[in-house]
Amino acid sequence: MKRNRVIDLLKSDALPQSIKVSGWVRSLRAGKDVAFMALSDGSSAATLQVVMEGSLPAFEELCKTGTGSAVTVCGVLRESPAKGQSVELLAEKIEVTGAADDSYPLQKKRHSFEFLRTIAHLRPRTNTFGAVFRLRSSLAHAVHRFFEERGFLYVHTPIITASDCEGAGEMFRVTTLPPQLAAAPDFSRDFFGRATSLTVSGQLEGELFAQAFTDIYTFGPTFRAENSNTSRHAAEFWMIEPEMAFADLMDDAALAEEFFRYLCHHVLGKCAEDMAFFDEHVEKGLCERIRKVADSSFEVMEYTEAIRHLKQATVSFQYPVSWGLDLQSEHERYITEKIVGGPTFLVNYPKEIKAFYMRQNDDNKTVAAMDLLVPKVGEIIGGSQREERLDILLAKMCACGINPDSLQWYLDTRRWGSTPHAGFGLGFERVLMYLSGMENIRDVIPFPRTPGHAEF
RNA sequence: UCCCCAAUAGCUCAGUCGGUAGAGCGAGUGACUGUUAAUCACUAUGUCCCUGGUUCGAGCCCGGGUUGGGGAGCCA
Repeated sequence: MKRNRVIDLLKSDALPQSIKVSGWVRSLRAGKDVAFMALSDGSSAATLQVVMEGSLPAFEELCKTGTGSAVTVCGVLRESPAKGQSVELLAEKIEVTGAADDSYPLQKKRHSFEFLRTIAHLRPRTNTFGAVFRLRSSLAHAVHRFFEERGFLYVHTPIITASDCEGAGEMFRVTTLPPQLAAAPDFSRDFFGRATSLTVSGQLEGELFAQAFTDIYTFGPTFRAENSNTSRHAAEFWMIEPEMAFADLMDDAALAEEFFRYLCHHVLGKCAEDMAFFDEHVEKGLCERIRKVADSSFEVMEYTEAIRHLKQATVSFQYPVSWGLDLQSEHERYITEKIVGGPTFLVNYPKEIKAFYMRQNDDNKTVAAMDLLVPKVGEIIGGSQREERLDILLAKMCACGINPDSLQWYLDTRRWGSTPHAGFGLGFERVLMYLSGMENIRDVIPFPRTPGHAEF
């Protein structure tokens, strides 16, 4: 007999019917002549109630089936006579395919996220992490659908890179040289004949493809060797980076806004059950918050205007506010949470505090950069219009101490058929945090990599 | 990397004045029940993070370390 999924059984309307289902025991309530088993196969946040009557073969033995055991149940799916569920499965035969004894770490009670991180191999079997990883999967599909619907080309940019000037952070070295050579390595003898690292961004390669396919995006793993110990940083995370030719900063912001709101609509519509769970157990009012973002247009604020707001603020900041200084987390939070009260694009930053590839504005003081700030998470998108003028780009690289020879392939796109173009990077996990209410990035990644942690 | 806080039963925590450790939940056993993280009764469980010191005596005080959490920086 074909195995059924719990989520389909719970929606079934052809009752009664004989079926087979497999999953893991979440809880078991045993009495003398009847017992109830809550069964999950991960397809849904809801469990299927399996009814065991005293006449079931090996009834007393089966009543001792521990939480976490894997079982296959054959029986009759029927309407439930009791409250709490509309359908239930009257068991005729139960096979315990993998028993779990009382040392199973997940108990029939609430556990802290900190504890569950120490058993990351088992936590997907909990309600919260079931919801998190169903949401993650569905959201990843939504990302691809959004771009596919708009004609964007999906490009797989390299994970191993020889660019030492991507500028986004410290990099992990990739080498096959013996460890004892690591102190003073001769990279000409290394696997690639040069020093290589794991990518910190697919942007530069993405730009190359945008100069051929016009609208492209990447969606893949990204690595930063920063010793960051915060709830918002991981050494390995997934990033989405669209790039558009013949586009300026406002086109970029428009795409970012449409994209972000699309994802909000997606989870409210397609992940309603899990979102309801988050709303009830993780963050009260979550769905209402997401709904507001999905239906509202985002504020756009000049950096210069933000500085003016911050200088007029009645609260006192720990870090100084002055035109030309970068904004600190406390400043960004104040803008998005107090001044605007919603997602906010900050645009046109002083050129000194931004990357070399960002397009210089006509005022000669600012560059066409944008950050999307959202309440709770802070910076969730960083993007810019790119400098497409070869002479200006060369001058800026030299000013930043970057050797143009190492990026000839990048400069070639400005040499022949250059276009105004723009793009942004969005941290996939940060969107997940924003949409689920989960407050630690380690709790939205299956097996997170952070300083000192690469187990599992 | 910096600042702050914490570490005691499987989990979450309490532990008074420095005098050899407790609760709830979970687990086990039994009873009972169309039950909903069932209910009731009983039972068991400790490297008090490690290390050095002070003391007659340290879970508690002091030094060093480890791990975890929160915040900052870096950024997505």
